[in-house]
Amino acid sequence: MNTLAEENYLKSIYHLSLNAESVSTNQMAALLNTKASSVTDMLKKLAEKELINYTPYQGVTLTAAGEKIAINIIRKHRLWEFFLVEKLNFKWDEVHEMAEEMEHISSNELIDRLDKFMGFPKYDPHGDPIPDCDGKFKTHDLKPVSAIDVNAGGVICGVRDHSPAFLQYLEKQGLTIGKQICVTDIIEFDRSMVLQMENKTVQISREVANNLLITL
Amino acid sequence: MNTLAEENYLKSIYHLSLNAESVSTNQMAALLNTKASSVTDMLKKLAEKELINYTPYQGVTLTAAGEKIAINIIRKHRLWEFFLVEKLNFKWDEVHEMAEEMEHISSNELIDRLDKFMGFPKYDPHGDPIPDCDGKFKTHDLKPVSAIDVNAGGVICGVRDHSPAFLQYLEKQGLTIGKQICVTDIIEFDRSMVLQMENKTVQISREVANNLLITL
DNA sequence: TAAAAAATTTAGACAAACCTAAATATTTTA
DNA sequence: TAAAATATTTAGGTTTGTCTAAATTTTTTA
Ligand SMILES: [Mn+2]
Ligand SMILES: [Mn+2]
Ligand SMILES: [Mn+2]
Ligand SMILES: [Mn+2]
Repeated sequence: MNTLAEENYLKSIYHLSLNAESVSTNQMAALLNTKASSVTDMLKKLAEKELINYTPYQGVTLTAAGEKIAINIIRKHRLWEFFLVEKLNFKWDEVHEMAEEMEHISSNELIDRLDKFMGFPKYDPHGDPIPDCDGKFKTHDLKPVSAIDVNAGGVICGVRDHSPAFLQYLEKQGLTIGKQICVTDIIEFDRSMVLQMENKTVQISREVANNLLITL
Repeated sequence: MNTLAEENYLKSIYHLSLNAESVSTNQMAALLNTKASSVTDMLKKLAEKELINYTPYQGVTLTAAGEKIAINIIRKHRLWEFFLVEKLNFKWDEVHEMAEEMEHISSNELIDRLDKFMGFPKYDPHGDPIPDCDGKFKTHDLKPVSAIDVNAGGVICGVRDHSPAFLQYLEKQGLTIGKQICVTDIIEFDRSMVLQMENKTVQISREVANNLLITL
């Protein structure tokens, strides 16, 4: 249907579109670890297939058809991540690369049955929502810990950075999905934050606080 | 590590080697649905990598390194087929194409955990042996039903033809893996065979009998 | 055992997805 | 608002894996 490269480009456009109106060639090149000229080539191809809206020099957006494909790939990615963690006991920092391959397994029947097998999970191991078979999903309203005040708190429901290093760090601190936290202090010097958890206190840098998401 | 095409060529050489000393260019072209000239190109590349022994015009065999890769791909293929049937409730005629894609998921750690998750199955849904993580497996000693005499019998343990059409036919006749059969008659006219099963009798053509494997 | 047939390889192309270097367009800055 | 800086596209290649057509080798046949 679509090539592996096409699927990866569509997925990248989708992810980058969440933070901006339209997506630039250089943004894509950075995310896809490729060169801007290669991106331009692919954009022409995807525009030809009417999967993106592309005006030279003006960036791109997904068409409805392109978005549908992108969301389906993300659905597969997140369901496989869930499978790897829940059924095969991988840790949340170990599954992304495997899912990058598995998301391209083409059968939708397969992914729908996998979804059912796992009980139709709503969120992946990193707290990201899993689209249903019609592409529908809702994100809970998340804020970075860095955006809340002393004495406020909430439940950890996601991360902005998905790198193994960051996830391993959070794991070690016990800052995992579902944990309740409360900000008890903000250090003036470097704005690092002191968090009260159920049975311990941890101090995290501003950088970490920016990448840790909670619901109020 | 190796490309998808390289993996598919190695796997094909392995399968074709089971029925002959060495494998010819045309045999591979037929199995891989490609042209003999394309095969020659790839054989040069695989020989360069020392995964096959190749003398122009003389056919090929796998080196130890090539065989190891081939068996690992077959292990993945059969474990995924087992998963699809046992966990996702697909039928035995539905899983081959999906497994053709899934066998190329690279992680060995993933496949080893999948193996464990399923309880280290020894045979796939078609009765083919699943190599363990060291590549070891044993085939039981199989004979086509067509090779046995009247009043002899055994247990269905495999198929020679893996096409959906054949598998669906067997399913409909109740001729599935594990079933006990006994040959009660051979029709002289076309050498078709009458089989006695636990609670019914079926008649199969010589063609079917040739492709249905049993242990005595 | 020499011609015919079949199998295989070589030669020359092509599409996909990349790349570098150069050209061009847009944005920023002074 | 013109120059400088940045972003993007174009031009021209490369690699992988495929193809057709032609050449060559091996096998079969008469
Ligand atoms: Mn991921
Ligand atoms: Mn995830
Ligand atoms: Mn199969
Ligand atoms: Mn099988």
